[in-house]
Amino acid sequence: MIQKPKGTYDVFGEKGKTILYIEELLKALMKQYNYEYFRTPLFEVSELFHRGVGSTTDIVTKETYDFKDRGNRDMTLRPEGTAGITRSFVENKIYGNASQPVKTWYYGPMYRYERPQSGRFREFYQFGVEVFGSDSASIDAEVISIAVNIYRLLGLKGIKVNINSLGDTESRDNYRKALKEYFRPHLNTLCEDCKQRFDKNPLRILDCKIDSNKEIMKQAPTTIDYLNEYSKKHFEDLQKYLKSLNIEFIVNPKIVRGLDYYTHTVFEVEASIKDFGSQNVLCGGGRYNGLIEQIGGPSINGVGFALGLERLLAALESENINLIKDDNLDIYIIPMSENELEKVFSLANHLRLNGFSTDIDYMNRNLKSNFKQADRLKSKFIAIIGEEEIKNNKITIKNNNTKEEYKIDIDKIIDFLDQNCN
RNA sequence: GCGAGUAUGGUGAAGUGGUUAACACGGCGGAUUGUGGUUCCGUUAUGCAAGGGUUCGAUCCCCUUUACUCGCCCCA
Repeated sequence: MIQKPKGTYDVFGEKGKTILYIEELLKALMKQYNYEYFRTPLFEVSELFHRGVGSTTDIVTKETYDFKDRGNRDMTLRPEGTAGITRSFVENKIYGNASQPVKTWYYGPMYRYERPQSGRFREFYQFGVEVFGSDSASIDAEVISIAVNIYRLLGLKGIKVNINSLGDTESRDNYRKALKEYFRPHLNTLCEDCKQRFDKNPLRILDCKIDSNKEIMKQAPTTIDYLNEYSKKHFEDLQKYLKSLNIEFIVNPKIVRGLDYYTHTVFEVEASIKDFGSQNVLCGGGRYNGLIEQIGGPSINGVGFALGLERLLAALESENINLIKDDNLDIYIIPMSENELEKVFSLANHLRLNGFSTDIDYMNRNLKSNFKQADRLKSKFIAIIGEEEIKNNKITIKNNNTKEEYKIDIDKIIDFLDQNCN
């Protein structure tokens, strides 16, 4: 039997309905925030994702799906959304001909060659927003509020917003140096992984699960200690704006995010679900002043976040939130025998084109089984067409709630359903 | 890349070194051949992941492989 590739999943049934619901909610919300839809290719030239991004470069190269196309060009399936949008922003010179800031959103599959585990797949879906061209902390707050409101609208409780500021490039560099100086004499007391991180990505030591309770971690300098005047003001503004939106947040100096293009604001939204482990982080993002330049564009700022669909679904499930409200069928039509199937078939087509969700028996079932089937489909109405109905051009139609049964002219069925369906 | 666990029909699963591998759900048919959701009956193409080994005999014990699940790493 051919199986799906490792780390992928099929969507159907209840899960499909839930996903469609979420997607529609996201779309509507983005309209309300006046964000513009962006779609970029699933694959890009490898250089876009493998460009020099400092100490984490080797990780970026390791976990992508890379391939050569038939023209021997190096291509990579996108592992995240920001790079593609930024590339498009630069390539289309959107900074030149649109009103600023440019507020965008995207949604689609991403690919990372990782070992799958709970809530982690090789093909996974992300929704995200990116805003270009404003340095105002109000935009940072807006972006965070979008994330929070998505979770609120879906009914998730116990959402925790962690924010931090890395400061501008100068602040960040100073901090990184100070952190290394701080840990250097204590390297031996840290776990093996942290010794690696010390060279590769020292900020990540703060995240370590093993060493987190050690005294040395509690005493470690924080990014906030190293903010310069401008950075400090920016961070204070952010907090002011978040308060004005009634968003509760925690200033958590351990939030540093993985990549080193982040500046100023970084944040993560966390679910507080027991036994959820590392899946508890539902989304994350921040400000990336400098990324656009890195990709070859002008000196323009950006801020954004991305959320993973799979973790969102897992969180909804663990909080027992059911988003599927009404997926009832309007009408199920039963032909008494194959002789009436043609009439039933064309009638169903007519009803569907008039906006009624309609289904019929394709299996030549007997009457009893057809009623069972109508029940399974939760049909509001059940209609029967047999010899007698054809002769009189009538249809027998039964309201499945009241159990009342009517015989009406086939030509009048639309009117009937209009009056009785809602 | 490292580590742990699991593998039985359409589904959820029980089980044993020895002739027909429980039980439940679902599906289909039937119990007054144009009215169901309850009940009852029947039925559901030899199905124990694959390969090898131990044994008189393996779904069960051992090895290998594969797949899945869960950790670690990483998480853009």
